[in-house]
Amino acid sequence: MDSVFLHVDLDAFFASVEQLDHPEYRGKPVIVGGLPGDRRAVVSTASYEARKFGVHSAMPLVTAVKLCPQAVYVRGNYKRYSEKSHEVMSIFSDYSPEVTQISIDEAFIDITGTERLFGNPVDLAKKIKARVKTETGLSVSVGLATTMYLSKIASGLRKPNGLTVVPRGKEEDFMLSLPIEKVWGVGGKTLAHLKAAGFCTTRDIYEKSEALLISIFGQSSGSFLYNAVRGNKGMVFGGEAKNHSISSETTFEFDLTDRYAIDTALMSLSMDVLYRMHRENVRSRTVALKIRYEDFTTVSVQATTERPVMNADDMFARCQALFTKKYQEGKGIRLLGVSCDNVEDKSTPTQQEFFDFGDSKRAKVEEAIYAMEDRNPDLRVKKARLLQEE
DNA sequence: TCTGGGGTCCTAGGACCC
DNA sequence: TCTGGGGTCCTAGGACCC
Repeated sequence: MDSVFLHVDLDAFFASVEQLDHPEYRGKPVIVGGLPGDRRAVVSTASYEARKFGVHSAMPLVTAVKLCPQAVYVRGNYKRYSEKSHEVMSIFSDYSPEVTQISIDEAFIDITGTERLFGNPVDLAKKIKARVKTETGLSVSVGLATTMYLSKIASGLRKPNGLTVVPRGKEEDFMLSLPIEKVWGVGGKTLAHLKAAGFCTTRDIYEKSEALLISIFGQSSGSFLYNAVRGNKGMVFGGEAKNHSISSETTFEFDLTDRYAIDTALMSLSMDVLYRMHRENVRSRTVALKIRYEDFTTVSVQATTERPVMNADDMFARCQALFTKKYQEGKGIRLLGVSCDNVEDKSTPTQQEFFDFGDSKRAKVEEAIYAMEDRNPDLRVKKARLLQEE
């Protein structure tokens, strides 16, 4: 069966939602990510009005304020964004059972073999764009191609509100006409590496053997590049759900050196991760800690134990131990992060003897607290330690 | 212009077992 | 006495994505 995929990308998603919810923002530059004065914030999304001033995602907010002081600045309302995301995604599922969401604002729709039902793919793409607009008020850019990988690249070429088609049989031509920095999976480092090795176009890559590319870029990147410029992507997204990770990190407004403040942050991060693990009904045996120092050097430590993390105290204790092991005394800390890796479903069997009596009792108390918080989101049951910080 | 927060995947080396 | 590989699990760091 000849496959057909759409990749749908919401345009300037967070900023567009703000403009939708606040009519007075429409037509104005809107910047989501922080308020002027937030020292270490970065731009999460800039509306197209703001992009005209050179503002873009990942830019330090301080820079954005200089380029576009008159913009509307908001920190962002992520709950609201995921609501709107759901609205959009549910429209997609009317056209295919095979919808693969890859982030809050984009998804692949496998429309292979739907022609009889919904008309030809281009018409279907237009129909979906129109429905999203009328039903949610948001605009999207769409790529249409024979593979997920190509549809993803295509959707990025005409924005906002675009539709880009890669005709069947033209996959290779499409890739060979593409500037190298548009190749999805090639980032800043690889781009520099490519340039340094004399590769300036996708054709430069195309003309080399896979063996040569592997010798320069390594097994995985070399063979990725070889296949990518041929439009060969057997690249599959959203395969089997594997054991993932849950993490939480914060960059501090000012660097930390005080151990009490550090512990407070570690406890808060621990509780956040544990709460989310509880909500996902998963457990983990691996706890990792990340430290970013004032000079931006970043280090990490992790430890895996036989027994899964039991409760917030356990998690906190593990984080403290990792911190003590890794911390270079005296250095200022700009970021702390905590994560549980390789989380697995709580329903997968485990040796019950791992749960000693005291631990399982404490875990049950925490479950009860979480349940309370779920019923009443405003109720924050926190450790006294954290309350002192308010 | 000093660089967020949430993730995924890859690499290379070491320990350990057969 | 010196010398094998393969497999699995773990760790630290890095690249990339939105």
